Amino acid sequence: MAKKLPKRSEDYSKWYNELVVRAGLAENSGVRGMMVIKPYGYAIWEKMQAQLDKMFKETGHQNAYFPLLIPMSYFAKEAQHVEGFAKEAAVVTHYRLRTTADGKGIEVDPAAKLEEPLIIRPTSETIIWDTYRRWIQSYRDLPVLVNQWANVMRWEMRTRLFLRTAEFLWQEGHTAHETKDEAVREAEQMIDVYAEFARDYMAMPVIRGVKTPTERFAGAEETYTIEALMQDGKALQSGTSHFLGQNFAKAFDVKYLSREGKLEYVWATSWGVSTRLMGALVMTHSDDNGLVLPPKLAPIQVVIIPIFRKAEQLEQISAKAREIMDKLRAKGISVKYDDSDNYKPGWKFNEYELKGVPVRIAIGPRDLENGTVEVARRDTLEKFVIPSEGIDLYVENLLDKIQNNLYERALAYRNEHITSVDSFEEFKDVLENKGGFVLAHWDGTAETEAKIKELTKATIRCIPLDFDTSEEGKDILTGKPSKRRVLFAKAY
RNA sequence: CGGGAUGUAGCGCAGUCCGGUUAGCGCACCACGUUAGGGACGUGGGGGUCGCAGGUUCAAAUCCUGUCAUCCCGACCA
Repeated sequence: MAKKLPKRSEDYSKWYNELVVRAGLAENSGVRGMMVIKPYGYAIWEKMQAQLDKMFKETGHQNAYFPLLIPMSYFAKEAQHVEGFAKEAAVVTHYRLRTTADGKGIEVDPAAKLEEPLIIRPTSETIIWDTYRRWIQSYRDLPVLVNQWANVMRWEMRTRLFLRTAEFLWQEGHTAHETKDEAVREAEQMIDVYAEFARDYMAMPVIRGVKTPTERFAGAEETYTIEALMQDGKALQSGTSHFLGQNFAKAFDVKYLSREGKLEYVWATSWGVSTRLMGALVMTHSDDNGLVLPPKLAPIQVVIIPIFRKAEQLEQISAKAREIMDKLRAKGISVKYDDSDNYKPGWKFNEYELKGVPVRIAIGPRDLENGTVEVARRDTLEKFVIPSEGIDLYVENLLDKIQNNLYERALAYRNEHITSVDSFEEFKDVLENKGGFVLAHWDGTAETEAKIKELTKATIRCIPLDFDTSEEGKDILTGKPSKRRVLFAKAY
C-alpha cells in the first residue's frame, strides 16, 4: 500500500517536494544543496532542451562551450557583476590532495595552492567576453550569436528542488552586436522566444516585462523577464534576457573596426533559462494525484495497461496492444506498454497518474469482446470507452486537446489572479488572501520598492510589456504621482 | 551568517529521558502460492560497524566530551 501524496491545498511546499521525488523527477543528493536529476526528470528536461535549441538555431544562433572555471580577476573587471555574484561564489584554491600524517585520511596539500583562485562559474559573461575580445576585430565579425548549454553554481544558503539548487543546468546565450538597436532587438527577440516556448510547449502563460533597476541582472542596462504564476499564488521568474549595453565590452576591451573605420565597443546581450523551468512545469499543472505533463513535453505520451487474469488473456490483449502501439508510433506518438505482472492494474493507474502521462489506455477481456478500449485523460481524469478501430486518430486528437486545455486552464487561473488595487490596504489584503499578481501604482523610486518589499514581501516582478498599464495615478504607499501600474507579487 | 532540529536496514520511523538477553516496526527487496476493470493477500526469507572519534561502566543505540553531516525557519538569490 503506497502512500498518497500530501494534499496540494494543505501544504503546497510539502506537496511539491514529495511530488517531485515520487514522480521520479529529482531528489536531494545529500550533498549541500545539490540535486540529483533522475532519468524521468532528465527526459523531460531533454525535451525542453531539444525544442529550445531548435528555436535558438531558427533565430540564427550556434552552440559553443566555455570553461567551468574562471580566474577570480575576471570578475573584478565589471563592478556591478562582482557585487551581484560575489556572495554566492564557490572558489577553487588548491589542485592537489595528500594523505594525512597518520596515513588514515586525506587533506588539502598546502603546497598546491593556486596563485590565483578560480571561481566555479555562476554565469559565464566574464570568460565569454574575455574570449570574444580575440574573436572580434571588425564589423565583419559581427554579430556573434552563441549559446552554451552548461551547468553553473551559485552557493545558495537555502535550496529547493529545481527552483533553487546550488548547481543547476541551463543555457546561456551571449551575443555581440554592432549597434545598440540591434542588441536591444536581440534581447527582445529572445524573451519572445522564451514566452513562445512557455506558451506552446509548457502550456504555461507568462507575462513579459522589464525589471526595475534594483531587480536587474548584475551588469545589465535592461533586463527582460517572463513571469509565470504558480498554483499557490506566487510568481516565478522563468526566463530572462538582458541588454548589457557596452558594459562588458568596455570591461573586457572588446572593440571592432566599424564600417566608418573607427574603433568602437560592441553591444551585448545575454539570456538564459534553467532547470527551474522544471519546477515551473510542475507548479503550473499538477494536482493531488501527481504530475500533469503537457503532451508536447511528456517523455511517455500514452501508456497502455493490460487487464488480465490468465496468461492466455494476456497474450490476446498484448496482440491488440501491439497493434495499437504500432498505429500510434506511426503517428510519432511515444507509447509505453506496461505488461509487468508484479503490480495490479490499479497500482499502475495511480503510478502513471503520479508520473503525469497524458493518456492512458486500458485493455481488458471485456474490451476484446466489444472491440473497444478504455481511454483516460490525465488533465481531467475523465474516462471514455472508445472503439479500438480509429484509436490512433482519437488519441492524436486527444493529445492536442489536452495540450490546449492545460494552457487554457492555466491562463484562466492566471487571469483571475491579476488584481488591480489602488490602496495599500487593498494591496496587502490581496497578497495575503487571494495571492497572485497585483497591478498597482509605484512612484518609481528604489526606496519605495524596498519599503513595500519589507512590509509585504512582495516585489515588483516587472513593468509589463504584454498589456498597457500606463495611466495617471498615485503610488499605493507614498501617494506620489505615477504614470503607470507595475506588476507586484510574492515570488519564489 | 543568526535561530531550531535530526543522524538507527534501500526509504520512512520507534527505541535514547530512566544503560541490561539475539536492536524493533512499516514500506521496499527475494522465493512460492493465490490474486488482477482504481495503490491485493498469505507463508517463508535476506539485509544493521545505531553518523564518526574518544571517554564512563561488569554492561552503551541509550550517559559524557568532541567532531562531521543533513534538514527546517530567517537574511540573500534564476
